[in-house]
Amino acid sequence: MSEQLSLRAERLRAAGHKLTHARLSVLRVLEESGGHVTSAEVLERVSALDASIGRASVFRTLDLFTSLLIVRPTYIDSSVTPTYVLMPEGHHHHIICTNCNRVIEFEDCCLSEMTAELEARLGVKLTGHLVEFYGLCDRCRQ
Amino acid sequence: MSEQLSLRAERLRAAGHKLTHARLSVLRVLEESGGHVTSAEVLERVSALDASIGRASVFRTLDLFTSLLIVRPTYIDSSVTPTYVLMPEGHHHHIICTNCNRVIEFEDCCLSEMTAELEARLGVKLTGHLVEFYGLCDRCRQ
DNA sequence: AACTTAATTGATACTCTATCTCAATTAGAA
DNA sequence: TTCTAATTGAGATAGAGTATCAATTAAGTT
Ligand SMILES: [Zn+2]
Ligand SMILES: [Zn+2]
Ligand SMILES: [Zn+2]
Ligand SMILES: [Zn+2]
Repeated sequence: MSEQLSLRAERLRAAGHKLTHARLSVLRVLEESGGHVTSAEVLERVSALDASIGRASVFRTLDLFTSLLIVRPTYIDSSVTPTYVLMPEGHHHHIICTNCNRVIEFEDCCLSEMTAELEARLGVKLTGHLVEFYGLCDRCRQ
Repeated sequence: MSEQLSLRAERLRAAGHKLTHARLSVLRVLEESGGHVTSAEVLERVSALDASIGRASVFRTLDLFTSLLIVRPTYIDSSVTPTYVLMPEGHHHHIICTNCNRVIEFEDCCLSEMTAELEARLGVKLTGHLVEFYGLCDRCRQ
């Protein structure tokens, strides 16, 4: 396979998982869709890429990616289906407008001190985080 | 009704919603179950309290509480159903172990500065937040 | 390049959560 | 008490995600 492998694919392999066609397709879809996608959207786009990939594999892959923190499911717009958020370097931060469900991402991270403090105090090993703020976006604020 | 009303019930009323029997029952179940409950658990416990309350009302109430930030759905242990987390004063912080799905809560909040900064920079009005750390708990770290 | 094997896959039937509909009820104001 | 819009419960329906299992495949070994 001469295909260029993304960093995340390497992480998959490093964690002892096979780089299968189904998994690489899901990864590609996630990386090409900008960061916030529902499972229905992933299903649809994977199917468009290769209709022979089964739904079960897509869900299995999303579960696997979740456990590896490549992706994190979150509930935007309180629907049934989670929205999968890419976690670029293990962390992600956004604001969800409680009125229109718009998602505003931001990069600033002020949690490295707190990460170290929690690891020391609780004996845990932290590898990522998600910060969600809720409120009204500039438009909905009137 | 001579029943003592919780602070959250007052918030419900203040937001212009009726304090119905179904809503107060869901609220009671949430407050009595310590903070992390799935919709199935809420359904079951509400039903135990009063079997005449319909499933649809429970889901409608969970949606309403979500939009009011009384509760926030999150994705613990990759099951189908979200886990509803109580947001005591608009914010909540926890660590999810990616190995055993244990949830460790903590109170420390270092986000008030960032809240003010985001409001100023982006023109938003923030009313709450959820901080989720991922990693290995002390037991799973070996 | 062929061999080996455990991991992974896809089809499909199935489970079960959540939504929809609508007539009946109810909270809360007057 | 009367009034009315908000809310409810039942039951039917939709649709997301899972279980099963024989067939396939990634990737290490020879
Ligand atoms: Zn908005
Ligand atoms: Zn961060
Ligand atoms: Zn653990
Ligand atoms: Zn906080």
